[in-house]
Amino acid sequence: MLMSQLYAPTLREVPAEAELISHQLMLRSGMIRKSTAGVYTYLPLGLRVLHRVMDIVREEMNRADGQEIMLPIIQPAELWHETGRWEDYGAEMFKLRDRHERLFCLGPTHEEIITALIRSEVRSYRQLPLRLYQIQNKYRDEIRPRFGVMRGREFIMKDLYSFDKDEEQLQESYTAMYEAYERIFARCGLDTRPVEADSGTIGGDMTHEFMVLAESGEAQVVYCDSCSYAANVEKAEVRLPEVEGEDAAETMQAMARVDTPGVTTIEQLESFLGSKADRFVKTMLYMADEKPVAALVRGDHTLNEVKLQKHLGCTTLALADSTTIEKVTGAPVGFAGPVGLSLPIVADCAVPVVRNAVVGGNERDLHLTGVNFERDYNVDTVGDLRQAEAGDGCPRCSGTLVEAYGIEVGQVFKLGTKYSEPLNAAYLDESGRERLLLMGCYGIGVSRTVAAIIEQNHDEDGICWPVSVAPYQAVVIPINPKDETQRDAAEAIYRSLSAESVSVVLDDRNERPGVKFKDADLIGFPLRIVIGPKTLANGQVEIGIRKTKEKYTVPVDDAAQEAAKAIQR
RNA sequence: CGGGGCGUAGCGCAGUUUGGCUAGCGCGCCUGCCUUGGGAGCAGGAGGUCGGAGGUUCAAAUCCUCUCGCCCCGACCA
Repeated sequence: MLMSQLYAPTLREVPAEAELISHQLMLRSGMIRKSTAGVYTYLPLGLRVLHRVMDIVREEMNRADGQEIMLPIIQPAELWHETGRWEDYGAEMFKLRDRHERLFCLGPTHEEIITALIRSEVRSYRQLPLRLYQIQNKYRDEIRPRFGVMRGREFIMKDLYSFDKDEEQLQESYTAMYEAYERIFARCGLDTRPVEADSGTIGGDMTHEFMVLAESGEAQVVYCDSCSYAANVEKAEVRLPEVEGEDAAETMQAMARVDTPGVTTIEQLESFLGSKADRFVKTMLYMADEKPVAALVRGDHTLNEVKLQKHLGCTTLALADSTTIEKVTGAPVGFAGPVGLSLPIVADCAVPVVRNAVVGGNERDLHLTGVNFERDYNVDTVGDLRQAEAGDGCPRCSGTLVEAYGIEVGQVFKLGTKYSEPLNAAYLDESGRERLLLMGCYGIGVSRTVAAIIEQNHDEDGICWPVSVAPYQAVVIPINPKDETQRDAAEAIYRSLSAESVSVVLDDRNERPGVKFKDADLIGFPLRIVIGPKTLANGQVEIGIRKTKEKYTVPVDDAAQEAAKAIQR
């Protein structure tokens, strides 16, 4: 490819709309352009990278016995009514009507449509296991699309669905996918970490998310500093603390009322009373399936709503509004406490052991001190309700949890019968008995993966593509294309590289060297071959490695061969 | 959906408060000269429904009303 012909409109300045480095670089290097919020056009460079990632995904899916298909984007509403997700997905779905007023949606995911396909085609255990996948556009009307292709409303996803006859076979599928994912992300040059996760609206009992650890990640994860435990904070368990000796030994004080005018937050309370938040008990009022419930966590802890919802076994959970709070506690927001509260109370494990706690007094401007579990208040149930955080004990070993942010690039789910049951997808087993198919689904955000690769592979000058996904592996730059010797040498090297199946761009533009170097760095060609007067005088050309900034010279005649060798490494 | 901000040339912005001549600047783009190891220089040039609609006024980028879009924070989410 000639640079003069390549449609890669690079930008010198950072577009105002882009905040994330990957978004800025994708726009600046001419990979993408925005069409409308959360919807992007891929220009040649962007599309080439997408294809490289897709190629890797395909290879690994095929290797794991996946068979590629293509499911429709437009899906009939009826199917979604059958699983109840027409409502559950709600405003998140792009919905449309045809001329006969029939309702459709643009597929946000494809469990329904594939299960509907399979239920009429798969009849026997002999046809199992079956693993089908596609690489397809998905549509989700995100509340707030942002970060370029990282969170778009139209995005590309690889989704594989597994159909198995029993739990053992499902586990094999799950493991095969898990391992395929590790290979895919490694081949993409990504440092990922699988973490245990909550299954959210997709449902199912076991799931891992594959996280690219990055400052810009939207998901918070914790991982152990000494074993392999890692989990999304929504899911992360907390090792129960041993009853702290000094706390338990402390003598119980008498409960006392303290006037705390206008003190409604933990921070204010800390400075007002001059004591630490770990001596406080926070009382949060929730509406669980429309009924009020109080949840207690220690002052310095954060309540985890996912855990609370599971603990309560409710289907809806939301913080109570201020009117409700005043009605059930008798005090404005900020003064709720467990003492004398007559509604269901659940407490995090760390709460009962707090001696002489400070709690809200259920009266305006009042808190109570010296409050003790059982003597002064009681709870209905105790459980793990709080968010894990850095410094907590690992639930699997004696290590300590560390916090990090991650970009979720993939997720594997065991779905079980969540979709085969409502959609009635069954097969006949060895004994002729009808049984429900066990399903799994396994997604990779392909477009998001491209952005994640940039997040992990860039420097102040631009992108540093791993060779495996680079839009072109090398660029050949003659310093002065008007110099015949340089031009001829450059063209010869360019042709030899092409002949050796190295994807290469020849920067034949009549630009000054600085411009070409800047563009090459920005676009991120892994390898750069510079033909200039300095080295050519000695019959040499320069090979430069984008990522390491390493440079060395080789004889002109060996250039293509040496470059190809460098790309192999 | 709540809060905040922004729409002026391909990109980045000034001008709007206090209405006034032909709407500016930098980068990019085109032509020529010149230059060629890190976004050079000189000269000339093209490019604008000032997001849209309506209104006020002798006069609107500027004031008023409505509307569309985009960005950020929050709630939500793979």
